[in-house]
Amino acid sequence: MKTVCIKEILEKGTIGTSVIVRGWVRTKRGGKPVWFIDLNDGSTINNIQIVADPLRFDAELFGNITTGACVFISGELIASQGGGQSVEVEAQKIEVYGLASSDYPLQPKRHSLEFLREKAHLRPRTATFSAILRIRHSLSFAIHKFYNDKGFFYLHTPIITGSDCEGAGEMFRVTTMDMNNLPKNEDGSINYKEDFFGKETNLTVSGQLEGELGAMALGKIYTFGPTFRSENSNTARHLAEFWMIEPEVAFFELEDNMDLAEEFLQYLVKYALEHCKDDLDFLDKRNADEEKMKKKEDQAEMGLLERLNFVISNRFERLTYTEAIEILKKSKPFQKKQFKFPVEWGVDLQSEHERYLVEKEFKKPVILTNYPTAIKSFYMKQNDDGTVRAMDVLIPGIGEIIGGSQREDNYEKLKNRALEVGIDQESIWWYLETRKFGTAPHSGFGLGFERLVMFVTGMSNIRDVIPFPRTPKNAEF
RNA sequence: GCUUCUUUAGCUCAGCUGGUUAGAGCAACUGACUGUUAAUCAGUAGGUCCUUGGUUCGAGCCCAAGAAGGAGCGCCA
Repeated sequence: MKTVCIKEILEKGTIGTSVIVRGWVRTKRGGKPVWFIDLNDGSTINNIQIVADPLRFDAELFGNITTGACVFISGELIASQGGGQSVEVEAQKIEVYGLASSDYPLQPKRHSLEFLREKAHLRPRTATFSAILRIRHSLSFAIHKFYNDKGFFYLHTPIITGSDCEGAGEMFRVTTMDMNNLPKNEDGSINYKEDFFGKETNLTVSGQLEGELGAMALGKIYTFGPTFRSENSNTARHLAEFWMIEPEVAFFELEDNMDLAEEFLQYLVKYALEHCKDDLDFLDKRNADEEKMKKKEDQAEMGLLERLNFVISNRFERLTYTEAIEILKKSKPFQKKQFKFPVEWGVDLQSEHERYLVEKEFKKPVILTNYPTAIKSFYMKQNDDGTVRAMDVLIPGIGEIIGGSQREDNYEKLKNRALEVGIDQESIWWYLETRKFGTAPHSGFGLGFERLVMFVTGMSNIRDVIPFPRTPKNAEF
């Protein structure tokens, strides 16, 4: 008798055969004539119902098995007499791996997400979080599959980086120095030559610069790894430690980059719809229940599944920054002075503006391109009109999910731009050299993995789509 | 970092204008009942009212400081 997971038994178990199941008790109920246990082993959102004849077991056993306990059960797979399921396991043997004491925090009822965040060690045992984690896995796998099938190479860019000029924000220092006794230079500054790497080092905020080096050799690469930003960002869509996918492609112009981003997102959503049906059905219902609790005007127009299907069957709207500004200036909220922040060419778009474009004007994902040079990173390819070949992909409910650009491939232009924004040339000599030795047009982007998971699962707080979130003042677990 | 809200039983939340012994549902426990589906019914037990300080005859409630959490904003993916 082979141990198989509950998913397999529910999907293709044969009635009348012997089975072994092991898992954690979700609920139990029953009495003298019959006992019921709902068991889950994480392989699927669905529980398997265990039926036990009390005459065959010690009564104390059933009393001890409470929500959260882990048990081994062997028995026969039978057709269910009850209504909620087609098959169930008639127990012949029940063994307890571990009981759950009465202070087990997860009850067979709905808990708040805030509460579960404080129980991050146990929340994967809930239906919602196990569903999210399975979807998260599927999306990770789909990312590798998408790029592998397209002939991209997975490049491992460094986690520890010596360049502090990646321009993407505050960094976490990496050091082995004794913080209570820092080696000093004569002028009183810290002597990093004494540190492990002999220089200042930090955790990466982006693998892009190294990714470009890979693309200039392998042609098509992508990275998929952890990324660290020490900004004091307290929002539902920022983490200090998150995962990012960064494709980088030689000979890609901005238009190719947009095509790739759109195809990529649609592929991932399609993959989840095909491979995570049970979990998405559950989250769709959950989402609908949440929406019902909201005020009428705050309710989303589409349900989760509806939204996902919409995104895979409609082209993304593409427009330039300049066109976006024009649309915003003609918009009702602008006319009625409802925007908090100014709208004029040259200023960065605020979330309220992006949200208007995505959720009100177009009601679908939007790709914005060609932003003013001044508000974008030094490495983006310069146009002749004071803009750079940048692109941001905005999606409903989340905002910016992808940021990317065609890269500046002209050595002089890149060097001058870096100089203008005050980047230390010496620390990126290797990056600049790619433009000296066989430079080529190339493009790439970064996709925030957790923001993708948010979009696919319909969760509204990024802390609920990563197993152990790292945010300001929170590194428990 | 800024704005704002919240913190009362294991969980979700009531608690009136400051007034005697702080409540409910669920969970736990005891029992009854039942092929049940977050089972049902009856009962029992369960409290540092976030912390510290203050005002008051009297503070869960008012004031101050702090802590933790949520929402919104900024920075971004």
